[in-house]
Amino acid sequence: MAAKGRVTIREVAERAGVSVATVSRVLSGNYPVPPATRTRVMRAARALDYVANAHARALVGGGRKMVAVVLRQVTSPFYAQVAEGVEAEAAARGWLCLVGTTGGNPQRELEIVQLMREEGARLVILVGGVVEDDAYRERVAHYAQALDSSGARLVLCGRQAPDPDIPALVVEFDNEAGAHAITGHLLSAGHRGIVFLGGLPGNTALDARVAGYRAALAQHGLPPEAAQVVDCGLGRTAGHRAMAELLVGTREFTAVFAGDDMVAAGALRAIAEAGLRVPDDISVVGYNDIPLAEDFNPPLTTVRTPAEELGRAAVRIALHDPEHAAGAHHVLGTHIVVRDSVAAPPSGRAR
Amino acid sequence: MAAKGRVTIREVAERAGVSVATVSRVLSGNYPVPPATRTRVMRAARALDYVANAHARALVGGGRKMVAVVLRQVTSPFYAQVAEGVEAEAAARGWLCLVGTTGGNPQRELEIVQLMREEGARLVILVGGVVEDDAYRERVAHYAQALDSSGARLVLCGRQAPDPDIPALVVEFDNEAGAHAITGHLLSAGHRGIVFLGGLPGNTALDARVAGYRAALAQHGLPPEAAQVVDCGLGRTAGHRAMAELLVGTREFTAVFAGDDMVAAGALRAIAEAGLRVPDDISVVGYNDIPLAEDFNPPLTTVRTPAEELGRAAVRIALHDPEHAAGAHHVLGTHIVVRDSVAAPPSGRAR
DNA sequence: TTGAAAGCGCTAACAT
DNA sequence: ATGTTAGCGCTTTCAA
Repeated sequence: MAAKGRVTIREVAERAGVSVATVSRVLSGNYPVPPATRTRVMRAARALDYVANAHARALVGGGRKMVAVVLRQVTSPFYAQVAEGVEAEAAARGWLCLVGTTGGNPQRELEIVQLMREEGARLVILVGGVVEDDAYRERVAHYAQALDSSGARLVLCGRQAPDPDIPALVVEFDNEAGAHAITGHLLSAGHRGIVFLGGLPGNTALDARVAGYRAALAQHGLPPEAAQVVDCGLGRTAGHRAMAELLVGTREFTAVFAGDDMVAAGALRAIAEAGLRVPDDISVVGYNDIPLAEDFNPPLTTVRTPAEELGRAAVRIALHDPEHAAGAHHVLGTHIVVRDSVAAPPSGRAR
Repeated sequence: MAAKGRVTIREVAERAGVSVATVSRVLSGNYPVPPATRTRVMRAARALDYVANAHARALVGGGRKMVAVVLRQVTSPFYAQVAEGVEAEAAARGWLCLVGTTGGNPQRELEIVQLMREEGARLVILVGGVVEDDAYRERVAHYAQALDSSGARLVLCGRQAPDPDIPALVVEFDNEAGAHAITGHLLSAGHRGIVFLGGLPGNTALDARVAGYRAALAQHGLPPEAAQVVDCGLGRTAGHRAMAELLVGTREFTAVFAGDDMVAAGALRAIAEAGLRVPDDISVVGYNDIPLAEDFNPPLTTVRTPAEELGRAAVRIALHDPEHAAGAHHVLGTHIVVRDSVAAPPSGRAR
């Protein structure tokens, strides 16, 4: 058996009675080797339980197939799905997947991108919306340029490139269209007082949803003042608290459009706690269609954003046509999933 | 600016007018270097936007700090939390985190472990219960031995070591105790007809829960036939379907103990669809206490298994005391979280 | 204080 | 058909 430490190609060569070159050749399989020696080598490798040293391989071969996903957290159902899509697509091509979480900390994001560069990731996928300020723009420009100059590629998933000239691939959903559609759904059901719960000024994804919401309101002939945006941010807890607060006063609304399904979950609970029913008393819609949205009580009407597909698309596009991928902008479609959380406003309250 | 490809230490050395050795020294910072040269080198590195090549570094330095998590999927809230715990604890120590998903496929698991070995992961964490057959036992024994012989470490999270002599660290919850406790909670509320929804014979985690459930029943003086185990496996969908089927016949139960919270989610929906109310008509409890369990309608009474802590503990213990970690077995405590999904059985139905 | 040089494990010419 | 050898980028003796 091997001494301490990993078995190297040399030990395999010795045991098989051949040179390291021969071992390398049969292992990589891209070179004609007589079956006889081939078997000898394989047998030796197996006996020693040899595993190649990926570092040495990468060093000489110019890096290995590895993609890095960096996201705020993996416990958000939406992000988790994106990560799963990335991992699945990568794995299907024999690529490895490194993950890093930032907790929303820009400094940490920078460190992680740096780390991924050191590791030689050929694809760095940044997932999730962010507040887009000058610091952000500068950071992303730097990532893109640095990655690009070393032959790697930056992919922005669900966030925009600060500048179209930046060598980054952008893959995202049309948040504005999705928000517009679902607001329209609420409007069609007769609602006029619709509050948007979960704004986060500066966050590109949320801002776009708010824009879609306002546009839909306007298109239905409502005045700008009809828009009621509560900037409570995302998350179950935020949704719960904000909804609870909304419920104490005189209600100026009959429906709520939650910024995402987690906010909707919190809002639903606050409504139930207030002794009100959905959709009889208040209609609620969400965004993203996380798997559990179907099991909410009542099942949630929401906008389906195929998150796993977003992740898959990110790596597929980036890997398929690397040249074209730089600077490209892909928008994935979304659609409404109608379930049971929307009804006509309670009679007497429709305005 | 750099030519095509990554900037190397040599280019930095040239620009700074020193040797590569000097650059290496200031970069690693573990060697006295005069401030003057130090600054020169730093400036050059910065100007070139140099990032070290982790492969070269690992090659000479004998591997790098990397932990690998392999799990069935990341979109399960429970697994996602474990993964987050692992990543967080690893990151806090400056370690990298590689993830791989198996989709429950043993063959794939084997490939991934192999890959992680090639990458030189110093910790391979296998997460989640599995059906424990002979093939599994053999596989794990091989992983452990192989990893151990190359100085790496195997951690089993939420699954048992097939043999106590195997050099693997086991970190898991006491499933039997948790199940016993929550079954007791149902029993105390007056329920006698309790069905366990989500058995998966051969799966160690589920089997333990079923055992705890049976033990609690027995302890309350109920005959063995009182146990009603539905082996529908895990998942929202399975829970929904199985519950729906259960609801068509004459009900022999007043409460359901779902194998995990996702099963509970599906069951809750099936109950609502049948026009029944929880907990008035049927009480429901889950397992794991995923974040969304609090937002279920009604909020779910369940067993809290601190998943993120499980992940953190796995790396903490493995890294803290490597010697002792081999063959160690850590059991993390769980406790019941009482919310609103349990009530006394409807009068006239309590037996 | 700094440089030269020897590898780390592997692959890919280049020889034989 | 197979062996020899020159690096890949870096760290680390060993010299100077």
